[in-house]
Amino acid sequence: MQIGIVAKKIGLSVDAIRFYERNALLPRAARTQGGFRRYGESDVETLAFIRRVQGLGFKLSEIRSLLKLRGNRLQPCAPVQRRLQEKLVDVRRRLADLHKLEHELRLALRGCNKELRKRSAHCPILRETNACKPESPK
Amino acid sequence: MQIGIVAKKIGLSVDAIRFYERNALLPRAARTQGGFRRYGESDVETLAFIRRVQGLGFKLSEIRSLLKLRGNRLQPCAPVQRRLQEKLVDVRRRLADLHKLEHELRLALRGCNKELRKRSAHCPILRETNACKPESPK
DNA sequence: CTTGACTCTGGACTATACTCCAGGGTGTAG
DNA sequence: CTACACCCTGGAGTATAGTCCAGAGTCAAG
Repeated sequence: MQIGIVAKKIGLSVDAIRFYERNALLPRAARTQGGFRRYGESDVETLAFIRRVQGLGFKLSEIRSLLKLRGNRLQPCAPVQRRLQEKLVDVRRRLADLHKLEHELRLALRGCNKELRKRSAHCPILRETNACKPESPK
Repeated sequence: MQIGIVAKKIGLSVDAIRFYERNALLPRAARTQGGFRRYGESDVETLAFIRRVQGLGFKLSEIRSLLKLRGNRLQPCAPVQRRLQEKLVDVRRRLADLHKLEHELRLALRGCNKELRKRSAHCPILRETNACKPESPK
């Protein structure tokens, strides 16, 4: 298979695949006489794996390390599990942050609504006074 | 006030303040004979405003546009409200994405736990079969 | 006048995950 | 043999929000 076929098959761009090779996510592909990359099923599987764990929120540097585990004959589950757990913790932290942000935004909007009902021109967000401010610096 | 004092006052780096000036978030500061920036209270307020809305999830390009509204004599609330609402929509979308991700991660972990209970060496994530895959490409 | 802390400018660098490009070569159908 | 689609490499560019640097100048105290 040449690169364009593989790209279509797994829904990546040709450039992305070459990028993965340059960045050691894929081994250097075999070449034809003329220098064209040739791929087999195992490459397609590796690319599918990359997409899968990328969908789980892993970045390429992390995926590189997962790929090493995958290369082992006895693909041990424990280190993968550890990474998944860390990722989950990370995702939950981000969720908490976003929830807090959502709360702040709702508070800010409430401030605006009040002003609008008063037909006031003073937007509480724009005002110099510390409207809608979550933390107060001394 | 010179830049270091202001920086300390609002908890930004000197470099960040200069960066804001270069990028039109702050007006070009007045200078001493020797070229040192001089700041007044209104600059401090502007910087506090920047921090405030940055805390609400706005990026600098958006903050630039908010600062223009703030420059108006009649600081109209409606456009600010619109921006807050858009931001809220955006945050909620990101929350939904993260929730989905959290779910996927929990599923993947469950798969690992099963394997571990079986004392199996085959990690379902590492396996070529499409374990834990959310969408199936044709 | 010297010292030390502070500041100036312009530009390079960081991380992330690619995309886009020019200028050239390859593969294959007809 | 000629098209034409496809591929190659190396390098630059994208967005974000700054940080860090060298080399030089300034300010205030003593």
